[in-house]
Amino acid sequence: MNILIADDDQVVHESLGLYLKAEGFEPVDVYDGDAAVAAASDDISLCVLDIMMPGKSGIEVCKEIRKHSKLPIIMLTAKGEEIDRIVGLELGADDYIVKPFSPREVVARIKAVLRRTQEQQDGDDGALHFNGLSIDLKSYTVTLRGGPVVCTPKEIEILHMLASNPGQVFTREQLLNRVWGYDFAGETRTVDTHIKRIRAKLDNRDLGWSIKTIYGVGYKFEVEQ
Amino acid sequence: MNILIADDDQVVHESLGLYLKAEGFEPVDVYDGDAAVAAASDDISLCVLDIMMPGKSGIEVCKEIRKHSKLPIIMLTAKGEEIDRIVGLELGADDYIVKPFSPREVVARIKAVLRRTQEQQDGDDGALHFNGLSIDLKSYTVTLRGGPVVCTPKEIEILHMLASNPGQVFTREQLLNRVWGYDFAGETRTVDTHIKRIRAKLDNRDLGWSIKTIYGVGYKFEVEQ
DNA sequence: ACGCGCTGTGAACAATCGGTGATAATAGGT
DNA sequence: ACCTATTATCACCGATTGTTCACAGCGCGT
Repeated sequence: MNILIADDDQVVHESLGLYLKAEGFEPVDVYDGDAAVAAASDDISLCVLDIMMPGKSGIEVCKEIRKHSKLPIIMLTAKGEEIDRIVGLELGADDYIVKPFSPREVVARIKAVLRRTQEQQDGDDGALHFNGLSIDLKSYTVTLRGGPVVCTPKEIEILHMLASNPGQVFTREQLLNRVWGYDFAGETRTVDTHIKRIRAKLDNRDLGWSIKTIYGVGYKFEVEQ
Repeated sequence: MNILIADDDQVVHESLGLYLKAEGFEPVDVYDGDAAVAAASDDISLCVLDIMMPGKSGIEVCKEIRKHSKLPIIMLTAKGEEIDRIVGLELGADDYIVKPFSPREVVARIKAVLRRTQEQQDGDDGALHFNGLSIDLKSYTVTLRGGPVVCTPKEIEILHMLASNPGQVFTREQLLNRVWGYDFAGETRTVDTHIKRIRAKLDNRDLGWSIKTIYGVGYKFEVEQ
């Protein structure tokens, strides 16, 4: 996951870079506004923009990016700068951090913003959204890469159960209990078959998620990073 | 969601109150330190504490609350109270805002702090974290230096058992009982093999932890200092 | 009543894991 | 320095677990 750091201060890059790498992010360093705009089109998940920069200011960069993208943006502001405009609709930044900051705080806020923007993508309805996949239990519909996928009720329920807790492993018994009901007296093999059918329908190369088998335990819906 | 505002200045209450209500929060107004301590036990999600207050100071209130709670706290400091700000953060306040502030900024920070603390709670799920290593029994995943490590269930369970009690030595019998179950009738040699496999997968030079063998006793997960 | 699609089951097959024994290496005690 | 008890390592095989398939029962709508 690439994080763009735009600041003319080398010290900022060094301190943030270390923390970001430690947390599994990959910092991309640029030192002026123009480079920031250019780099923002690449495979960047979030921008950290200093306001005071050579070339374009962080505010201009932010506006520029917002013209064509919803890329999450965190602004770095010196104490006393106008903060209202930044977080407000005018600019559309997602958060701001006042200098001087602790790298730790910055990483925490980056995570928070990533999480929040992820949630916003999820929308308000009970539907779940992932890269190229959405699952709506309300209308019992599943779409993959924009197109509908015909799934049977049980398939959707299982998929929704798994996908509503990404990463969490469910045993077959748990799935039977929570999808079928506590009084179901069938074989655990049943779950396998449904998982197989779901997998066959959701052929998802290149998309960042999948249904993983945990040997001896159960299944989980896994999302990369 | 109730936000406690502790300040002796009526103007602060009025300006913050409006913004908070507009954002869906419910302000709870108190005007001195003693009232703040009393109110903090109620159904409050976050505290905004002025430092200069009649009765107890904000710093004392913060101390008081931190004795028994992790309630998120934002301190209000007058310009130039640099020392107070540091003390406040040392006491466990989550953020500080320098007067004069814009209500908008306060609301933004309240949201930021709530998100941050929320996430900290979320990160507090049964997962174990060490330097460069995390073990999550919920998702059956182990990550080393940010990258995933493929481990079998038994390996993860043993590692989790050891790492959840750092420093404590487990005999092979204890591990067999607690990981395999009380009815397991195998050789203790089995444990050795698994430990070997775990060690091979967690090559951890420079990180401050390791699985140590206690000759004639068993194994322990040791963390330096 | 009929056909159709959904669901569950059993069996065959494949993959993976875990335990065991033998052997080498190491630590501890004499 | 030697011997012994303990631990480390390795490779293998068996057994458990997961995958896949075909089929039959069931419910539903026509």
